[in-house]
Amino acid sequence: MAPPKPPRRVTIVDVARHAQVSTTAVSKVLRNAYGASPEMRAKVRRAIDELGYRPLAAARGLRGQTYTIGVMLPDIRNPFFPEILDGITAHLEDTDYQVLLGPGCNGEKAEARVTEAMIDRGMDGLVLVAPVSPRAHLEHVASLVPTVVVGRHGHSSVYDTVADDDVAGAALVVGHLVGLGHRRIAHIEHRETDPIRSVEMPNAQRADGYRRAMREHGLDEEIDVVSTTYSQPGGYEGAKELLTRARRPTAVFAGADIVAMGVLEAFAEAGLTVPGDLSVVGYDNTTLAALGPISLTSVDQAGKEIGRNAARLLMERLADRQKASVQIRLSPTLVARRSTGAPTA
Amino acid sequence: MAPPKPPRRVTIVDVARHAQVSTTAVSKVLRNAYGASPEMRAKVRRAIDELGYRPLAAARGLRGQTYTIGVMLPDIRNPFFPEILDGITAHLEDTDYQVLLGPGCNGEKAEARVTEAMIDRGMDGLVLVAPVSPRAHLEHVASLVPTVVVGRHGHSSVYDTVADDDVAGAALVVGHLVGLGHRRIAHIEHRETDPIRSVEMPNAQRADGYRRAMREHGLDEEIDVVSTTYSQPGGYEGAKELLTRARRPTAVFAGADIVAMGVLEAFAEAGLTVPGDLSVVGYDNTTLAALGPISLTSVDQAGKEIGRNAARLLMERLADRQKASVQIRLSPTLVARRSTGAPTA
DNA sequence: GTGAAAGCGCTAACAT
DNA sequence: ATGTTAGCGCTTTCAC
Repeated sequence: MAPPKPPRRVTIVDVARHAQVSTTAVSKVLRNAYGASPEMRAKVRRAIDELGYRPLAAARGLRGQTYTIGVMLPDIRNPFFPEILDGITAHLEDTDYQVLLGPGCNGEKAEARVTEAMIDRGMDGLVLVAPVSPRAHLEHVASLVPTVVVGRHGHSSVYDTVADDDVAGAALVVGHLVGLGHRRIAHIEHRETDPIRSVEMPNAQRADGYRRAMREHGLDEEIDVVSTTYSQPGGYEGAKELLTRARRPTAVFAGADIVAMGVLEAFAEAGLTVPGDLSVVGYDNTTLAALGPISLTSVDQAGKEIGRNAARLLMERLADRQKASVQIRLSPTLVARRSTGAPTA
Repeated sequence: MAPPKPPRRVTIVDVARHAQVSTTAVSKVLRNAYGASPEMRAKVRRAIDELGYRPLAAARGLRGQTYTIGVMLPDIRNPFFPEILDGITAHLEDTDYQVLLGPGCNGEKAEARVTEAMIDRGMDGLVLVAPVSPRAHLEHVASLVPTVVVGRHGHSSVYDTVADDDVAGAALVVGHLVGLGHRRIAHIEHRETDPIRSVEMPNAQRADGYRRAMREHGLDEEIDVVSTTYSQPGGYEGAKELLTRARRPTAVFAGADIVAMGVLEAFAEAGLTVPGDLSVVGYDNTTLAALGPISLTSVDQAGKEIGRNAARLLMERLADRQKASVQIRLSPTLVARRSTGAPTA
């Protein structure tokens, strides 16, 4: 039975009184700021421990920092994003900073709401993962609070970026399939209408990388792209369409693992075996791909590394807001599993 | 090129000046509080729009509320939790409240850190999903800020709870399998050592429900429980052990979908077909279960409904902190798919 | 190196 | 119905 009225919180004043020093002194110790002798620090630290004091972030934020980093994920369901998050929290673990996430948001409106909410709550910095908002909005956000944009290409002078080389990833896929003997390799992409996004978004880069790689392998004639969405139904629908082709592809490069799930379902329904009749490749190397019954060949983006870099860049910008913006591009790797093999036809 | 120095934020004082009223008046309009005439409201609203004013949550929190609800999820990777989150955000969508999540945390220490961080940031209320912390900690948290505990049984007078009836869920599974003709039904549970948790946690309730249901069907002799963990390797390991039994079970009830993934892998490795040789059932009806190549029979907890109820209870408690605590228990349903069938033996 | 005092943006209590 | 005033808990001048 806890008391119905919550006991008044311990404040910096309580600590100062208990340690027989000024609140200024306590504040300095809290922030490891200059101007407190070792004895002073020790005295204050002891008082803090004895009283169980924890500073109120909201109050700190009114004058200084809140020591809070906001992370916006587009879709909490995509098993790739937790990797990035792990990288971020790992880097921030030993700092005073705390990570808070926005609820999964899809669409510009939801993104705007979440970024605004984070700014209004005094977050010291933001990490935006694969945002779909127009650049103008991203730059506006970044002008108000230090921001790192993850998983979206395209440079800006106001925010840092960390992205994986999606063109290289697509090339890995095509190279792998060509190496197995495939020529008729189709791709299922996420439809992109916005002209800016069709350059900056990972899905667009993957489709572009696919086309380029096909050409480099002299397979210009075999290029076959179906536009749906990065979702299971999107994959299902795309696969259905590919099965109606006169010259059916022998391999399908799905733009994301979840797309590959729909592809596998469509193939199973049609009585086709994988990789016997067709090979299938995904992207992101999510936990889905690793599941025994699925065992999907996929491209690994090293999400943890992406997250670590994002957190590092954010800390650097927090330390110096005038520094030039940085773009980091990481290289993906291919993880071959049982969904790919030599073509039979 | 945004200005290097972020422009000073619009404050309530700016709005008051622009609307030619007092800051109090603006504050009242913001909070829909009593004591502002319709004309006043209109005037203030216009000024707010014209200046693009948004209140700073941190500053509001210093005196009143922050309009922020913190949600703690144990594991962002578990595809069941996003459902709950959706339910929460859906209920809060049309209110002034904003949801922020803690980073996925496992273990008491991580949970304590996240709950403390949320309290320190002035969150108005918390939703704790399947916390593993001792009750004392939960009650301590709840004594400081209105709290709803989700997915954990056991009542408390200081916090509300919303949980699914896991005993009933286990009974659904056993009933389904018995109906198909199975008798040798084994269960893979998540090992629980803590005495409190072995009563309050869903995994413990599922194991208990399994035992009770088996007895009710007169299958006392067939009760067979393997203790591992709710994870893919846990399922794999558990399945391996079950395959060594002299009298091999004809059906396996995995305590969670992710466990079933490991089970399916182990069976595939052993050259056994599902449901030809063995039937498999999961729990949570996650997106995994619905995947075509998996098609796992599972128990659906109606996570969205759980989330909605949690948000509702939190709002009610925010409105009246003295009200008696409420316990809500929802009923699960069984979703039959292709991983279960009649036994062959 | 230390502390007194002002003030961040907002709300609550109290006038009027 | 409206405005005046005093803080919330902390950081930041700026004295000493």
